[in-house]
Amino acid sequence: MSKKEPTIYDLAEHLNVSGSTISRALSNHHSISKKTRKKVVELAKEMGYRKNSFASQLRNKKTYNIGVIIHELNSDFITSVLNGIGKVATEARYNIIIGHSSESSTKEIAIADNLLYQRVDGLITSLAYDTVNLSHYDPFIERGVPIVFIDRVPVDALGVKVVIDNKAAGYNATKHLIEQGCERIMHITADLSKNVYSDRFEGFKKALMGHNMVFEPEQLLITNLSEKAGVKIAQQILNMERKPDGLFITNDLCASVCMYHLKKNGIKVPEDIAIVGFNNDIISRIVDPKLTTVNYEGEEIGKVAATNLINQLSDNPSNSSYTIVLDSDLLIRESSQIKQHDILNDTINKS
Amino acid sequence: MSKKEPTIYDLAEHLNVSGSTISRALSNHHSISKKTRKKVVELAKEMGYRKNSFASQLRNKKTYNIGVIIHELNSDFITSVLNGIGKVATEARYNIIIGHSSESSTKEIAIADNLLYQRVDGLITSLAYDTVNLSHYDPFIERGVPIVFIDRVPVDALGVKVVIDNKAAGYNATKHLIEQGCERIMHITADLSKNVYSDRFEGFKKALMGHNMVFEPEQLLITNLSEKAGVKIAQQILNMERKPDGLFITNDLCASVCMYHLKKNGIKVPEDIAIVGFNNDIISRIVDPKLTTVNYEGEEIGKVAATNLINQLSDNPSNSSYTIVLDSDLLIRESSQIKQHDILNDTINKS
DNA sequence: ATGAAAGCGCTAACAG
DNA sequence: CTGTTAGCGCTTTCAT
Repeated sequence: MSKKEPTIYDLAEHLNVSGSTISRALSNHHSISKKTRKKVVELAKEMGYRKNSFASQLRNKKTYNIGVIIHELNSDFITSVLNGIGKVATEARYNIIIGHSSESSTKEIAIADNLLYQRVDGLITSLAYDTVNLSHYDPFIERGVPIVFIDRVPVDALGVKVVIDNKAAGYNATKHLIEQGCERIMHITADLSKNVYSDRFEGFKKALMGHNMVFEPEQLLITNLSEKAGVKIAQQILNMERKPDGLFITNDLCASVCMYHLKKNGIKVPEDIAIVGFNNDIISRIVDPKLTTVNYEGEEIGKVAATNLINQLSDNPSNSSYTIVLDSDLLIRESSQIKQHDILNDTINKS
Repeated sequence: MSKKEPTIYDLAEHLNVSGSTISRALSNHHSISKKTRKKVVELAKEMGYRKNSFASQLRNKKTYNIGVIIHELNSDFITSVLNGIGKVATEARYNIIIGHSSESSTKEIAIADNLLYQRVDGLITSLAYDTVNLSHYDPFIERGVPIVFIDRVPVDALGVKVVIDNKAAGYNATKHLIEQGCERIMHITADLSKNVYSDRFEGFKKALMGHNMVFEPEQLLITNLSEKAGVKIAQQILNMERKPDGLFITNDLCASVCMYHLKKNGIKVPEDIAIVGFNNDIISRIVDPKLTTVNYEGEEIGKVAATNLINQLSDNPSNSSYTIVLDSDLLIRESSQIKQHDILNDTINKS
């Protein structure tokens, strides 16, 4: 067992050439004859040679590793994002190292620290729910390691950001509810200091204004959008004397749980209360009634982010600061369809 | 930008000592005076020194990286497993590199290849749905890199395996349905060449036999347990002349979708058909009625696997071959409760 | 308690 | 087209 790994010198010895020739042959250097190259590649295969990436990285000061920090793992959206990043990265011969913060700023800092230690060439990150301070990203900037922020991005920091058009999404969701006849819509969302939530709220208000409705503070409810919060929200609504007739909840899981409890207590969805969620998680298609929700292509976000990062890595490390905004769709399903149309599948409203 | 990383020699120069002293001080070597050590540690902090892990790994032939291959990312179970692995690994100063195969054997091979290239010290893996051949793990074995298989494990291969007691889980789920009065239970599951599915099926049959029921081949249905399969299964059942009165579907998502469609077509759950799922994914708690399901602690599996692997790494590379079997619980919920008890929460049946 | 020096495996400038 | 050589940053044996 544990047989020694062959090195370029082992190959060199076998072929009676120098180490550099092997090295060059293996990296397709132009000044190596086809014959030699072929012989080398064949022998390498035969002997099970694998480049020692540590030696290589030590020499090159380049790791071909990209760090990815995400706030959670178990959502379709995140999986898609990772797939998108993975595809682009693999294509460009980069590895990705994934860390998930479980929405904890402390863990996010530990992961960032570790990725710095591992000397990733670049970083793609989405902030944890309670991340306020961004100083754990400073060392990357100091060392010229480019960072691309995705989805949950810092409002103030410099850098490249890839987000969906949350404002448009919020606007469209709300507009849809209004068009279905809702007159008192509640917006249930999370900490407004986060771009994703503040933008959706902006869109919400804009839609109300655009339809000559006034926004009253009681229409806004801030929670952490968890499974538990869904139960609490339902209870709160059940206790209200002036109940809403529409809910725009910015998370499918939370919206689903809330809907479940409203139904259990005799509220009819969508007749009494129409509901719109956010994310197009699988769950939105399985609850009864199916949940109207906002869909956005995680894979696209991942691809755009990775492409951008890798460009910065290879071409010009242009440390300019800009934001890439991607579209999203409103998927209209049963939970908000008060006015009946005949629909076979999801109705899609491009934002 | 891009300031140069300080090395031990930079520190050495500042303190007028040699590189080796710095190295030793930083790794708590016993023959370094407290004073020196303190000075070194302080200076290191001040200068933002970080050990170059590549140089270190090149020297030590040890990466402190553990590879983890899993078949999918977006399930609570997998997230828990990863958390479990992460906790133990971090504790022991190991990093984990996660690759997800998306249930594709081809991708699994590519990931294994890459992890080998990255020279992980050890590997934890769960097989993709269509993985049959295991030769991509041979190079690890040849190089003495220990492997721990978890959950979806090969029946025949050597090595350490961590699984749940699928047979007991299948037995308990089926027994529960029988006790609720079900007389014709269908078992809907996936490829029986996989240990997880064959064991559950074993348990299913054993429960029938134990209650003097005969197993007829029509009671077994093999699908891929996907979202789509759920729809198809429902249709198939609706078309049956002799309908089952109980379903044991070995995946929550699939069971939920199936239940949704049965309900939409007038079947009452659990009165007409009682349903039991598998995994205790969030979805099982949100569908209506809530789904009875089999719960097992992913975190525990992760912890046990990681602990075992790290032991092999540090102590004795005992290449013995054994299987660790963990318990699971049956969480009894509405979807299978025909006989009413008064329950407040989930009823737990320890297996 | 500390230093000198060799070497992990690879790459690239330089020389031919 | 190929070889020689130095060095990436760290660890460790041997010497003091």
